[in-house]
Amino acid sequence: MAKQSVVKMKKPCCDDTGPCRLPADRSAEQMAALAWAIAHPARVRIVRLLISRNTCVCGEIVDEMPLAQSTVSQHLKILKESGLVQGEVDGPKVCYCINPEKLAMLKALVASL
Amino acid sequence: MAKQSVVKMKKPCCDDTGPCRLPADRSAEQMAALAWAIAHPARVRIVRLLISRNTCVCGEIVDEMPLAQSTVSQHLKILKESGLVQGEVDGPKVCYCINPEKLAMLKALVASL
DNA sequence: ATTGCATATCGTCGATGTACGATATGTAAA
DNA sequence: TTTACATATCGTACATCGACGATATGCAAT
Repeated sequence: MAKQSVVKMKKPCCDDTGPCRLPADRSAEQMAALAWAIAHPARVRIVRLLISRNTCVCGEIVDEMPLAQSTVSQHLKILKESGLVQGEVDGPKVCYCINPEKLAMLKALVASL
Repeated sequence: MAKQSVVKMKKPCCDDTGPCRLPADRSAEQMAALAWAIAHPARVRIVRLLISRNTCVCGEIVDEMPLAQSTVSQHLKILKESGLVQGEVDGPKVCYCINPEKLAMLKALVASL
């Protein structure tokens, strides 16, 4: 997905001809953004890993993944940007953990489909 | 997401050194593929539209979206490839509807996180 | 057969994703 | 301060997305 794709609006969202569709669109964007975070097998595995070990891990993730360290770091960045994952420096290492609120939000949004 | 990205496996999945991680990976790919289907606001809106009108719609989708007909068709193609949406020709028109099984699978996979 | 409408596909463009190696940054220990 | 390690960022390359207009396809009515 284009994270900040500029969607050209041929129809205004809030006009005189119909009901305001903005809330639905915001929800759709929110949902799409969270879905996008787990729209890659590597990121699904990372999320599962972080959930299974409530003890936040860091470079162990790299060891679990068949990807280069830099690539894993990129995926972690995407997960952080989505809010699903939080990182906190702990000495020379960085501990990652799940953001339970965002995870709950993702679950709720999908469940409400 | 790269739909058919070839992930170079630096570690074999099923070897003598550890437990087979294939099922988890298949599940991760399945989940990522379904998440990818709704990882765009336009596709979220289409899915919601199809759910709200159990009566399968077709070109009405285009009227509801601020996108060109060809673009909507592309999104529908992606949704069809994911299995979340099914299309069936009805005369000159095409009726789309949700695949309840796939939707349930998506919900279950996300809920099982 | 031809016309007309609905939908899909094609071709193109710019933007982004995903992967890697190489390098920079930052922290703790020596 | 220097060294060593962990992580992030950079630069690059290739593939794909997402958007559009234009065109092709398919079906039904004339």
